[in-house]
Amino acid sequence: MTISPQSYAAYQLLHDGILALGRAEQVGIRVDVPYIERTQTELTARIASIRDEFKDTPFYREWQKASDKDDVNIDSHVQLRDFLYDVKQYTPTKLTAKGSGSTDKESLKQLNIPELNRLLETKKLKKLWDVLNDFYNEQVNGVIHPFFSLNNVISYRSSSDSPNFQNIPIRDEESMNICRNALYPRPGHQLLEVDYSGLEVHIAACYHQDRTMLKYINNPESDMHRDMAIQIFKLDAYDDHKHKTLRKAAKNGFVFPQFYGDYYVNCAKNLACNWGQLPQGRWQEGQGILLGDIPLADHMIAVGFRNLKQFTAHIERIERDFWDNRFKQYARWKRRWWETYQRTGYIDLYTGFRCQGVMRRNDCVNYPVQGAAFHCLLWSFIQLDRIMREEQWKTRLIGQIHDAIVLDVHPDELEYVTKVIHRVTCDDLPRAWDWIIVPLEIEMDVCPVDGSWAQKSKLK
DNA sequence: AAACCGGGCCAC
DNA sequence: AAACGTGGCCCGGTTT
Repeated sequence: MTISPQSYAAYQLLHDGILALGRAEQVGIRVDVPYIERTQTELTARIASIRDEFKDTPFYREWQKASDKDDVNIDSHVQLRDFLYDVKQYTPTKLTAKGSGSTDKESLKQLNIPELNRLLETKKLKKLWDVLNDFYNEQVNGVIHPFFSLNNVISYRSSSDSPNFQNIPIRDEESMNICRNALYPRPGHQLLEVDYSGLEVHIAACYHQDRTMLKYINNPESDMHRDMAIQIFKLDAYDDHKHKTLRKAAKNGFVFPQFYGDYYVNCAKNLACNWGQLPQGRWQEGQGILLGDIPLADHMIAVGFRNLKQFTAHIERIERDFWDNRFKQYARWKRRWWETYQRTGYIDLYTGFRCQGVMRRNDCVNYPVQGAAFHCLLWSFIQLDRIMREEQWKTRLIGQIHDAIVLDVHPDELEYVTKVIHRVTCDDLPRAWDWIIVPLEIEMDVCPVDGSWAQKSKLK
């Protein structure tokens, strides 16, 4: 690890941080062991039943026949890849990093083979079984103690393991419920989750100070994801109810990938496959997500994009506009920091840490943002840990997920604790670090007393 | 038998 | 020119 010469503060942050995180590790999170055992049994049965059906299909029999093994292993993506792309001669829609045909979820879906969709169901359920199994293996007297490290990540973020507290399913509703229903506060308490809203975007803005981005951040009426949705999908007027999914598509399929350094060819493909319905390079009429009552594919054809090629050209123009016009200073900052790295061999974070060694262009702008954003969270975590002990709260900090803090709160303290959290995260932090030139905001979710983590809902 | 690697998938 | 950033964990399959 390297720390820039001027920064004793950086050194101190990690030392204070690891102690505060260590105290959270000691507290841990309660797990419902009987629930885990029960649910694993159910999952095992569901997986077995789908597998039995799968083994009774012509697809499986053909796969077995073509194999030189006594029994094909359904879990072997190597065997599946050989069968699909060598024996059956399907054309892979995607290649792996090493250049072989991919058998990931997206690739298998594109093949549109019903048997493979069944297989995908078992893979999802197996993943959930694994998550629960990790909880089970790691629990001691019904409590897990996820570890948090500050020495593993190249960008100076944290990592978590045994079990990993930072990748518990949440986006898929069923997966979220199955996994998070296993996690509980101490008896009589309730879980509270505090998230910084758009933390990395805000911290990036502190570095590049792009005029347009600062306007987006400072004007609550404005919304860059909405604006990009309008541009990408050629909407006349934006209707939040009707176009919510398109806003999400613009955010996760264009804006964030662009910020991380992706480019238009990937963006176009992902947008088309995930939200439209474009298996063979052509929008499939009457399919895809709905805009009110019109399928997205029909809308895209109506506004002049009949196939992936035309849509890609459209996204290419939008990408150019995005960096040349909309976020011009952001783009210039990216170029400047890449030049600085090439000249000096390192990049310094605003929090005093230094990144050096072999770095790619994208690394030079991603590391300082990712690291400093996490350090905001860590600073807040340290302050809360100190106040909690000084004031002898019954409430405890129990974990952290990059831009979020999780607490186990005594109900009597909820109101006071949330007030302190708000002050520390949104007022004290920007006062302590003068390079933070944008307002910081948080959202809080709370669970019922004695309720599981799956039961969280927005506070206030 | 252990170590390693590729590929997949969950999170931010 | 280049072409999505950071992790942990699981599994199959190969090398040591």
